[in-house]
Formats: sequence, structure tokens, C-alpha cells
Amino acid sequence: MEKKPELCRVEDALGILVGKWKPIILLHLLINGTMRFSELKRHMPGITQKMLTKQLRELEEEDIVQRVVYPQVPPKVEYSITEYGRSLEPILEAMHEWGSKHTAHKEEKEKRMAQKEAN
Amino acid sequence: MEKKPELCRVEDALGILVGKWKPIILLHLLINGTMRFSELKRHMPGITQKMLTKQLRELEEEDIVQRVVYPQVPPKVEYSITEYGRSLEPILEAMHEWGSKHTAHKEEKEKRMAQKEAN
DNA sequence: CCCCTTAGTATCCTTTTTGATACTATGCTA
DNA sequence: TAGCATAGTATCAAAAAGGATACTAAGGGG
Repeated sequence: MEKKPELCRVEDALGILVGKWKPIILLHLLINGTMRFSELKRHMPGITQKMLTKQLRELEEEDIVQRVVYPQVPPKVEYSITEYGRSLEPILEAMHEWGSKHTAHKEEKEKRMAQKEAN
Repeated sequence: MEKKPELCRVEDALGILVGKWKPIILLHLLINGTMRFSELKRHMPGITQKMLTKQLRELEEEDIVQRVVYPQVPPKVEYSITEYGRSLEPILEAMHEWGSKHTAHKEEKEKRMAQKEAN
């Protein structure tokens, strides 16, 4: 662990993953490879066009995803993870694992709470 | 990698690390062990009392940090990472490393941009 | 009696993020 | 000729996050 918190770069990584939909977008692209805009949207009920566009633009800006536009009507735009973006995979994996454990941890905690209240 | 993004628990982990100061707070506690509120505050110029309190409360709520109050005046409250909280360390470490590489990546990109503009 | 200390709260305000909705281009189909 | 499809943009509104500032308790020192 870095001994100087001032030099901590955790926020830089965090900044890329943060955004209400970014992890799910990345997961979808990691699993399915290339996806069209509308395809992504269909897989994320609840997201608005604006949001999806914004998040994808931000990921593109950081070279995490690639955007390919086909000059057609109706428009066709495909998104995919870049090689560079794939370097995030271990982190996502670790976070998913930790998140799963944490969910279990919280459930247990709640059970203990309920137990206490019963007394 | 989990094959069903709907079951993705990345956000759960993310939610805990997100907040403008949380990673730095955790780093400080990981490095220094136990710290008083004022000590933490001194190490983070720019943070307000309210923010520090809020972030610590949230971390406490998730069992990541422990809060010990000494019934004295003036007050004395010590914070430290829990055993459970330490399980986040590998993730923080991975993110820090990735963040460092990303910073380098961006700098190179900027250089290339500047180069292009010169032509 | 006033002020210092620490670890907070309370209040108000600004900024950022997110959401809802409507609008666009253009070729194809009914 | 009206309507559909796709990948957006524009505008406005709401909610969440963050920040500035003032206030508190209670004992010790001057």
C-alpha cells in the first residue's frame, strides 16, 4: 500500500467506474463483445438515452470503450471495450466478489439485529 | 466474470468507496492505524467537519471503520479500520495501481495530441 | 468571566448528477 | 403520405452531493 495518501491514485480509477450505469455497461460489453446502442439500452431497463450516451461518451473519452459509427440511416453505432479497457476487468471482478460477500455480511447483520429485537 | 450483469455486485463495493474523501480516509487509517477525528482532519486539508463526520459515519455503518468514544471533555473519538474493512485493501491497492497507469496513459495521450497540433 | 479545546450538529446555499420529455434526420414500408 | 426505426441533442426540472458558517457541551487556564 502506498505510504503517502496524497499520492493516492484510487480516485482516478474510481472516477472511471463511478456513474450510475458504468459498471453495468462495462459488464455487458465485456460479456457480449460489440453491441449497438439500442441493444445496450434494451439490456438496461430504466436508463435514459441521455444517460447512456453520456456514460458511453465518458468511457470513450478515457479510452475504455470504442465507438464505431456506420454512416447509414437509420443510424448504426457499435460499442466495444478496448484492449486498454480490458485492464479494468480484474478490478471489476474483485469488486464484484467483494460486493457479493458484503451483501451476505449485511444480511447476516440484519438477522442478528432482528434477533436482538425479538428479545 | 459474472455472466449476468443483473446480478452484478460491483455497485455494492463501489458504493462504499465512493464519496469525495472515502479512499483517502481509508488510506490514512490503513497506514496510521488508530486516529483521532482531529488528526484525520489535519491530514486532509480542505475537508469540512461535516463531510468528515458524514463519510466516517457511512463507513462505520458498513462495518468498515470502528468508532470509539472516550467520555471526556474535550471529546476524544478514535477511528480505526475493522478486520472486515481490511478486506478492501487488495481492491484499493489494485485501483491505486490501475490509477497510476491510467494517469501515465493520459499524459502520453496528451503528448500525442500536442504533437499532432504542432503539425 | 472569558476563552480555549474537541467532536460534533444545524442551517443555508451552490454545484453536480440524474431524470423526463420532446425533437431531429432520413430512408423504408404500409 | 403517414409512420417506423436509430442514435442521438436540447431543454427543463428534481434530487443528491458538497461546502460555508455558526453553534453546542463542559472542564481547564488566565
